[in-house]
Amino acid sequence: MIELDLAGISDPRKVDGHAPDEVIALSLSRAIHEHRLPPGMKLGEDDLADVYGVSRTVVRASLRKLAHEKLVDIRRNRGAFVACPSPKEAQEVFEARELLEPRTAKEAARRAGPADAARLRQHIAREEEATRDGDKRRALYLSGQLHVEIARIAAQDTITSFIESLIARSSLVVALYWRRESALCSHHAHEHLVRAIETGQGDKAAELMQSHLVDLHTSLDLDRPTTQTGSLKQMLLNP
Amino acid sequence: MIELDLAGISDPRKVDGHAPDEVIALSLSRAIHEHRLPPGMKLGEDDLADVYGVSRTVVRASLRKLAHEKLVDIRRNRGAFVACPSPKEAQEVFEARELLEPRTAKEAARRAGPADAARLRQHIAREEEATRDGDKRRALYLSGQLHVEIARIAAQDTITSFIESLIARSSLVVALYWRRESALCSHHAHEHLVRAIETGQGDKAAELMQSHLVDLHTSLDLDRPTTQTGSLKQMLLNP
DNA sequence: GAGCGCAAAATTGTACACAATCCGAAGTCG
DNA sequence: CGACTTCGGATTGTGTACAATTTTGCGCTC
Repeated sequence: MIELDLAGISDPRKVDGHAPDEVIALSLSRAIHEHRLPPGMKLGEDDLADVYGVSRTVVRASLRKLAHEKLVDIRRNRGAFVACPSPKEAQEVFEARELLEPRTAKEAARRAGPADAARLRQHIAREEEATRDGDKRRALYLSGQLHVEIARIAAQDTITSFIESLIARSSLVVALYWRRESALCSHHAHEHLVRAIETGQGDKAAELMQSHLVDLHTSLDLDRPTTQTGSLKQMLLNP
Repeated sequence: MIELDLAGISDPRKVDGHAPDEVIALSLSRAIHEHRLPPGMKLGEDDLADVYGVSRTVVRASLRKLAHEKLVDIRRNRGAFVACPSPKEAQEVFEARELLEPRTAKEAARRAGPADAARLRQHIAREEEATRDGDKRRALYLSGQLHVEIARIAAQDTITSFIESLIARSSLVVALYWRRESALCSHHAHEHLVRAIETGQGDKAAELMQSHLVDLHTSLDLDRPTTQTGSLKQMLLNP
């Protein structure tokens, strides 16, 4: 049986307005974000169906959704696995982020109102709280979500959804290629970034975002996966 | 029964290497590209299951895939419809393209080898042929695919898949908002663009791509949908 | 004749059963 | 002793039956 924190979801069939497969996909997506499900982990349909108390039909729909977001890799007749982005893919994900996010940050700075600033501040506060509590998983999740919030402020839904997808995948990249010795998640970077956005300094926000992403990017070691891939087999086959 | 050209697909269950739901999604996607399925068209599960000779299970998987690509809109308990991008969405799609494609064209120019140039040339030839034959649907499809081919040469899979998605959606935008009176699909633009790419003039390629996209963008009339939406109801509700 | 309400038909959502495929463990042969 | 084959269990792929929901059509009332 897979160990999953269901985040309080007792019956995925009865969540307001959302289809059960969406609820399950979100739950899995979050588990992947938070590194509770490591890259390579097998996601057996029967197991998930048991965990969430639905039939395989629904689970399959969720897995396909996640596969389309490239968080999950579905191999025909073999099943679904948490994706293991290749070094090339990891590289591309960050390149794409460096292309999209600075411009989005700039636009966010242009549009941000007091309510937006407040939400960003609250986000940062929660991030710090999680770090203070030593809840690395939550901190990791929130640190990604801040980027999503910034994109949302820019109110470009299409690009925002690209960014959401890239950030989700970044979390897999971090799981695989993050260099421990490098600097910790740069809270100060987020702090400065948010300040630029709430004071409407678009160009500065773009610059900060760019350098923040480059920081992240360069603190990856794309040659050596750090974490084992979760599958016992793969762990043993990669000496 | 829905009228569909299945493009020679007799049995979607037996196509090499590809899962049947992918084959069906591709077939539908192409039908949407070519404006054989207009925006708003209802895509009944039973109808499609009949057409393709598979069960609803498979059809549902295809529709969900297309929904994730925003080519299809699935409304809970109501069914799937060919998407009707809003003016805002249409605007965003082109803005995103203007952000991604010029840079991609530049990279394509940097990387393009003789084989790539040949493929682009062949593509243009087919496009011209379709135009000559008066096969507007095919010409439309090919004209989008040229952009995809260019993105592929840049060999950035992640961004390429974003562009593919945007181009598919563009075809819906064109179906809804294209102004007849404006210039025809600019073959010369494609011609010049390809020339810049095959001669390795990256900056020129980026510039040409940019202006080509702006051309397309400005020849839309986002205030008045031109084509009827396919659904009788919507046709009558939008006077 | 217009509007409301209920019931039947049609359509989607979910569960389950069976078929197809893959993986692994024996067993066999060179 | 190692490599190949075969068979059994497990897992995924697909079809179908049933439940839930929406839509449609009829009849009733006002």
